[in-house]
Amino acid sequence: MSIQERKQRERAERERLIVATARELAEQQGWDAVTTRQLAERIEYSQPVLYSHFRGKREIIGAVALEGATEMAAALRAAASAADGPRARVTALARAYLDFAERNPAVYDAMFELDGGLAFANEDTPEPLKDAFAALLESLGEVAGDGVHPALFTEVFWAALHGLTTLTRAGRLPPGDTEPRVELLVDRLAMV
Amino acid sequence: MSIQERKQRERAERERLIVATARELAEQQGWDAVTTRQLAERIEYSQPVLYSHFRGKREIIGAVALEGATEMAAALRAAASAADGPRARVTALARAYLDFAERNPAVYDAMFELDGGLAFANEDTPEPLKDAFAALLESLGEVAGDGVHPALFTEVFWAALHGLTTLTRAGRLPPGDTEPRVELLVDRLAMV
DNA sequence: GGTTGATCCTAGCATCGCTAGACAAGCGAG
DNA sequence: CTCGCTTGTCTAGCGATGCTAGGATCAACC
Repeated sequence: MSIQERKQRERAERERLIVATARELAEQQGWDAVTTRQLAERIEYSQPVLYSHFRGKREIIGAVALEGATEMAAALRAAASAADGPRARVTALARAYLDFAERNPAVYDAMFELDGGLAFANEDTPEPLKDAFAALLESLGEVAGDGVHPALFTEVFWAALHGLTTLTRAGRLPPGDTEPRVELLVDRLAMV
Repeated sequence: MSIQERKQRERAERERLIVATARELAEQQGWDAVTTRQLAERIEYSQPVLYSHFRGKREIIGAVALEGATEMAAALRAAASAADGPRARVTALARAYLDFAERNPAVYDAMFELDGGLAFANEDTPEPLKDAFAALLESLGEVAGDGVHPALFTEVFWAALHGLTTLTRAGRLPPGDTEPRVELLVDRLAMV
């Protein structure tokens, strides 16, 4: 048994290496640079090894997305719990979201821009993704206002943050005015 | 001179054909299916002809984006001018935006998701793009509220619409709840 | 100690965006 | 009218992509 266990351990370790390397490479040079050949060379294995762990590049992106979702959920909860009162909590949450996206653009892409083969918004959605949404809901639900469903409110607020993130990063919005945008968003949307 | 003029006319006509075909193919089968080979075959010319009109695939996407921007600006203005009062105007604008994106997903991608090699948010930005933003600004500026810069307000509102569009279409948000989302957005953001 | 099975790599396929160089068609000059 | 030249188009091919088939290698087991 012990030998098989060791092999399984090594296999799991290599899988982590693949995901970590893909993420690192994507953050350094963008997802376009994450080719199977480049990735294989970095982990010092041949290409087919990748396919013994993942069905293809899509699944590797998906794995990075799940890792990112876990981190994002933690970052959002940390920011929210450090703030006092609903209003400050929402502001901190929004800032943390935008900050995460800016600091981890490749991971953000894997989560929300690229096709990682993951299910969203249904019962098959992986736990980390649902949890990230839950992290948003926890702080946003309390400021949804009377008669507004917390989930609906969260969706709209999230969409606004996502829009700001992607438009800014794609150069569609002038950079730098993040703070007043966040203030406007929180001022208007949150029923403090 | 007449011969050269005829040639120029034919050349311009073929360029329109390329853009129209690319757009059609993208709407039918997605941008992934718009390969230079496929596109060349549809216009009944060889691949290199494409490169005598455009520097590459990016520029073709950019051309579709510009065409789309012109149409979107017109659609937004038409919807806005058919509504009575600022509040109704903003609602109509938002619906028109989401509707345009839903009905022309490939064009919307060309404008805001893909790299069409276009400049955004600076002085080099092509006129159609600036005009589409202006169309938003015209209706949104009047409901920005006191002390809020109209451009800033427009950016945030637009980002929200963009977020709703992309998240919904990428399957990140459950489809179908569009109407209540729009109502919430307008209710909260617009200072009627 | 030889057999078997898992593991990994070399080599290759089809397709992608893009381009060089050959070829033909139509123009102006003699 | 004919010849050379420009202009326009096509065939063929390059390097790179995601992915896979099939052979080699190495370690575990009877």
